[in-house]
Amino acid sequence: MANIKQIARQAGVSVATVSRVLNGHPYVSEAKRRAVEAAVEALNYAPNANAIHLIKGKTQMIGVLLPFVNHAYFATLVEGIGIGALQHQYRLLLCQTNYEEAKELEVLDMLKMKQLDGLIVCSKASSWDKIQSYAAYGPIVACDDAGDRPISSVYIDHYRCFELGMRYLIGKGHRRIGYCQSRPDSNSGLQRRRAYENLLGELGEPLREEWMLSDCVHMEDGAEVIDRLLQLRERPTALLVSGDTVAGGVLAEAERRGIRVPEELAIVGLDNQPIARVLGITTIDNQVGSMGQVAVRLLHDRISGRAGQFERLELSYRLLERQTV
Amino acid sequence: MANIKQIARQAGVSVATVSRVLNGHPYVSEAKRRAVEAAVEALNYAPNANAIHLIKGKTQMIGVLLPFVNHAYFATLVEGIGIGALQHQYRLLLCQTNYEEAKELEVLDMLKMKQLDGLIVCSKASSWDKIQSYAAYGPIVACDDAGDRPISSVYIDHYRCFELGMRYLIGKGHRRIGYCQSRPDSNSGLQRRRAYENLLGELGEPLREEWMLSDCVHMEDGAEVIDRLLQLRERPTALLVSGDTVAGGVLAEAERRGIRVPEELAIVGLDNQPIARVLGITTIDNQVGSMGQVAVRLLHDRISGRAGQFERLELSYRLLERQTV
DNA sequence: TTAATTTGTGAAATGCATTTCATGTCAAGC
DNA sequence: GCTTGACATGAAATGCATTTCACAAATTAA
Repeated sequence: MANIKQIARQAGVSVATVSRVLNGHPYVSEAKRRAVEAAVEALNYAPNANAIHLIKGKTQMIGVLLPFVNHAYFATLVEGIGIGALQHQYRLLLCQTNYEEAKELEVLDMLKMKQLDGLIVCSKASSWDKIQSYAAYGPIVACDDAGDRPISSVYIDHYRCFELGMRYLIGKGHRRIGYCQSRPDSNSGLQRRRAYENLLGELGEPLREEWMLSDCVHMEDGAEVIDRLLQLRERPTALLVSGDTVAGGVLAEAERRGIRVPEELAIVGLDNQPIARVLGITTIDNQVGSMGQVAVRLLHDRISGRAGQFERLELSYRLLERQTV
Repeated sequence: MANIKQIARQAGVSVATVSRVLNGHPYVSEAKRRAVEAAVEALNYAPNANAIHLIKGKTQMIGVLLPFVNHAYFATLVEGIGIGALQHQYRLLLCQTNYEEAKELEVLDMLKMKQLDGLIVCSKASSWDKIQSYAAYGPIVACDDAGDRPISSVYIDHYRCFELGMRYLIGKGHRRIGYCQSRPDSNSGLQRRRAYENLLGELGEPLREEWMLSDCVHMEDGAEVIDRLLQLRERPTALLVSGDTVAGGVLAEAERRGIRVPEELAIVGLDNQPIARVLGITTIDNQVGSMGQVAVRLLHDRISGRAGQFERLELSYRLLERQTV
């Protein structure tokens, strides 16, 4: 409730001296320092964060733009961002957009309004051009390849990840392969489709739209995948599933319906989530957690003006053989 | 980059008039309104959020204090809080404390420093007394029974939830029952233990410390539970597992080890998470999501001064019979 | 037509801490 | 003894938008 002026009066010094004591600046006599500390104690003073933010032009807050947090991939990403934020002394403003552009815009505006020192875009619906136009107001880092833009990015090569999974399945003798993922029109969705198409082309297998499943986000969606497959005349012998949670749903439902895994249906998951380990799902580890941590580092480099070029960091990945192939 | 003063000059009006236009106040002539709008457009103006926060003494931000977000229970809670925040126009500042008191304190200090309009405590390590001492600086709502304190709360009666699960198992003929949960010394942990002890007392069964498992947080911990049980001479025939994710780990590992569920080991989970539906785990639904939403409502009531007494809302719960008992 | 409102506008105060600038003291260096 | 630099301290400017207050002009009511 008290402000710095009252502390100054109580301690018998100027506000400048109080500020010096508060911020540990040199050139304050021991006597005055103690007087200020006593006044702070006596009046139960705490500085007003908003005043500090205003004058400093910094808030030590970074925005985290993502569709939802109740999802293994994003929760892991946020965990990583949290670790990075801790290291670099930032607070996280969580913005769940549900892929609505209007909400994404609101967050971008917070950057313009100087409420955020920077922004991490985990996944988005808006166009890159739109987002890029806000890069002038503050640094933006994307957890996805932002290409040749004034935006740093840490990302996973979705094409190669999918390629790796496909080649592994092909190596195991599969030719009738399907896949499922969340949004077919996202950057990752398009890349995966491209990888899928190219690999099938190599195999000389036809492209079957009905084996390319979309909107698989949660575990239940994985269960539904089995439903969908069971309605087909021809079924794939293997499935590449983006997200181990979904893969877990596929696996559980397959077993419930008496489809043996991997004999009748092989499954390769993605993201190496805990559920994959427990259920023995073969998956591709792509370091989602450290992606978040790195994102904060890149952002911090820009915020503190220490960065030169916009960086583009690609993360490595590897396939973990388990029991579903 | 521009500020309100420059807009005023450009539009040929006073800053007061600019402010009126910006905030949609009445009593501004159409001509000046248009002039201001044109200037805003021309200079690409956006108000400085920090200046607004300073003068208004409000930030439209609420803190969410929780140990980690990469966890089904908390992620669901945050989802609910997100919905509530949207309804009442708040932003969420996410504070992952990992149950470290120092970090919890930092968040509480943000309330004192007026960076937050209010705080939702999802789960904590600090004492209620400590937290309560910050209630003077801004409203606090707990997602746990805060008892007779100046803190509103929405909570689940952990005692009765556990009692319900136990009675269900007992009704199915089980007498040798164990349980697992995360933190034994938390409020929920103590209540559960009390319920467990009382019910065993009713049954006339001895209390076996080795059947009361702690630190079960993630899916892998559930798998480890089976390990731990297999090392015992005497094993329970049923397990009450706090958190369906953990229950899923228990179930998966049990099946992997050839322990038939429910014949050899019955499982009742908690929280009704998606995994419970997919894996057919009998569980107790306790509306975690709406708890978050309600928490924001209670907080908003206090922030806007519309609240009288501190509320204590208890949520209902119900057992969902599935295939693990 | 006069009194009472309603409408329109700007100057100035306000919220609060940081930082620059100016000034002053004291001791070390030449 | 005088110049320098280190140490100490406060007044005032700064960052930016909101809101109150005072006043003028235009209506409406009486």
